[in-house]
Amino acid sequence: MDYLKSLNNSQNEAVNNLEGPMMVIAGAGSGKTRVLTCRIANLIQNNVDPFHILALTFTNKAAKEMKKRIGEIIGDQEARNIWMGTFHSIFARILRKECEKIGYPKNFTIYDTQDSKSLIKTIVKEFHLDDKLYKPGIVYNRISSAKNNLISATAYTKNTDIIADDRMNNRPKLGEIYMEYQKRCFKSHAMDFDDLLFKTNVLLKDHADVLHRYQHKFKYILVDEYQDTNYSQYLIVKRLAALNENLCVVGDDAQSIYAFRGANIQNILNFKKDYPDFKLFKLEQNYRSTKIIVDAANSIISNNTEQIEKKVWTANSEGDKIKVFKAATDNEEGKIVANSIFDNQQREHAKNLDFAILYRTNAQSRSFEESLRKLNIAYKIYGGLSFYQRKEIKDLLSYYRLTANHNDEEALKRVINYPKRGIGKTSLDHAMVAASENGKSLWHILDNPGKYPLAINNGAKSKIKDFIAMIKSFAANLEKLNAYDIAHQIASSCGLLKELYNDKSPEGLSRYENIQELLNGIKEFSDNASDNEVRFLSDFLLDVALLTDADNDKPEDQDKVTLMTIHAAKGLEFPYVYIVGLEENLFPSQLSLNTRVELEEERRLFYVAITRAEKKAFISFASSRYKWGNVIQCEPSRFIEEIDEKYLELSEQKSKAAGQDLPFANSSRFLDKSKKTQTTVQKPIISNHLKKVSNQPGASVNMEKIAEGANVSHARFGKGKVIKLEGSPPNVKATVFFPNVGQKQLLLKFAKLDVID
DNA sequence: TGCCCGGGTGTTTTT
DNA sequence: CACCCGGGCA
Repeated sequence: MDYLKSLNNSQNEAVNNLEGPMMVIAGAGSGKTRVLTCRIANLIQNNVDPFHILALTFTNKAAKEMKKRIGEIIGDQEARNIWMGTFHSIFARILRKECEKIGYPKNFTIYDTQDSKSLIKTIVKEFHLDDKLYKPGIVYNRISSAKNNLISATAYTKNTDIIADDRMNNRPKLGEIYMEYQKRCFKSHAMDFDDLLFKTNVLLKDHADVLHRYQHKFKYILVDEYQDTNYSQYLIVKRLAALNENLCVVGDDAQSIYAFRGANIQNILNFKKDYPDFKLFKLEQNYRSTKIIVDAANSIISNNTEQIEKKVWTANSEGDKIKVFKAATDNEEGKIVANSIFDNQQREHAKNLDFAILYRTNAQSRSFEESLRKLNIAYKIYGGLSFYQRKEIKDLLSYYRLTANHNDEEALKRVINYPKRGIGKTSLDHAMVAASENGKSLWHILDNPGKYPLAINNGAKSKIKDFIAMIKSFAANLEKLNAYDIAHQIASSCGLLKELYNDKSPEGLSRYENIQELLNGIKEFSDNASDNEVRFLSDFLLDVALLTDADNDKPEDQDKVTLMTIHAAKGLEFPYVYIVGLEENLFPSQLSLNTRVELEEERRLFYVAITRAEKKAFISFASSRYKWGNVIQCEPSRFIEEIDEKYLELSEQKSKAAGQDLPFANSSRFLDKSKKTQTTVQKPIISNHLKKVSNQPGASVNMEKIAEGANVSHARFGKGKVIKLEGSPPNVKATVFFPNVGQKQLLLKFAKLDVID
């Protein structure tokens, strides 16, 4: 078998170990994916039916990629039958089949984070709790981590440790919110991301017959990125593998970067407790990067205390030193990086796609976008607001969701009055109250006006009736038409398409195009059905809830510089990698500085970043950057100092604006370490304070000068003329005519009006 | 009921 | 700076 010949010894051993529990510790760039794909191919060559293989990956993209590669070895037909995907997508599929056993209807909806947070917000409001204390994000994370540790709402409210913890944080009602949240999700026939795993656990725990079925089905289980699995995922795998114990987990403890969302590095460290006779394989030869990059990465990670012993090495050439750029400002950082990319393209005939700019937070992308655009270098940003989170897309998807599952409350609330059909907040509030009083879903209340009379006017009543009838008429076709046909029908008859079509602004146009793109996607989904299979809308909804932007690569995006967070870059590689924003409080993040454990995760993140590079790695930081409209001073990240100096090339970019800066070596390296913990937020606080003062109501000198007939200017409306003044100070209201925007009424104490002579 | 203004608030990372 | 939310007004 040819594909086995290209493997090195340790890879070969792992690939040929077909049975029993095994763990592969795979250093960065050591050919992990290759081992996984070859091992699966090898299983199939050894007469294992692809139907009996379950391969769990971290992203959909990884699954797709791996399937493709396996297909190249053993043929697409065989590869197609492997159960391969993310934990979420695989178990959503299984739940779709089996969920009636745990009381859920088959058409359940998957709530994304937005839906969940919106529901939490309503609950907090209904409970009359302080929404500053119970912010949706905080509550969501708390519930999420409970679920990832398989703590149910009931268990949560009974757990004395948790109760004490929540009390201490002044949030004693979290348990009640969690209870209500679960109740509401269930009433809406919805599961959130964490439920998909939680409920799978429930299913496998309480239904021995189901467990046995899947234990027999999945005779061979592989888990990629095992270091990033959480307890809930760990237990699913353990349960499924219990019968045959043909379990292969692959991971790298040095690349564990998702502890913040419940990933448990102990899963790797504890593997030998569950499977004492497991076989351990270590892949330590790096094929990806130059010696310098590998050695520099090793010197970084050696600062961590908790790690599995391994020596990553490479036979590749030495390569260039890692260039470190210092920039005066974040904008200058953008310019330096873009120039350097341009430079390397010229010098080494590299393409756009050979380059990646990696940052800690999505917000950092802007300066790089601007600079790349100025140099005419094509780029693509991953992350940020994903396609599926755009308002217009969520709106249309909500129509689909509501059609498939009438009880989906978040979807219902989103679209019942969009486009406008005269069903306002008041009517909906009445219905919501009735829903919670009667323990019914919102839809049920609206659908049975006879049973649950609402104190709303007749106009609204008949509008609601029309809306209900419309959704029902859509639903009648759910299993008659394929996904595309019904999707198209709904899009045109719900009024959304028309609404967007009539909006001729540039944003409106792009929204319309996005809808078209979504429909194209559904068309493709429908057309991809195999022979004698029809793909319905509900099938699409299952898929779409778990898709992310990275799964959406378009051909025209092929030759572009990649901009993404380091998290998103996990598993990818590029010839040239720029790691930017290496500053204290940014990377490592300010929020990670409290504990060693969190700081070590940041360090692993840096390790992941640098090991993405094949040929050259670059590091940059700025001495000052904008944060919330204020300039703050920054210090170079401690991570730069942790790299052995012999791997670095310090490069100071001359810039007219930054002439007076201290010599680089003095300002960043050999810094007095005691100073490092100081934060430098003095300036922004002062400037913020000053800004506030100058905006004090009534403090404006201009106020006295403003008289009827005066020419004034406004930041947004431009120049205008005061037509009328009324009221007495400080509540003087001015009617101003702006030639550009028309007549406006402004309260002088708020509006920033300047008198122009 | 809906729009518009201005104030308040916030940035980790994501399936 | 940029978004979201609430209040006030049409």
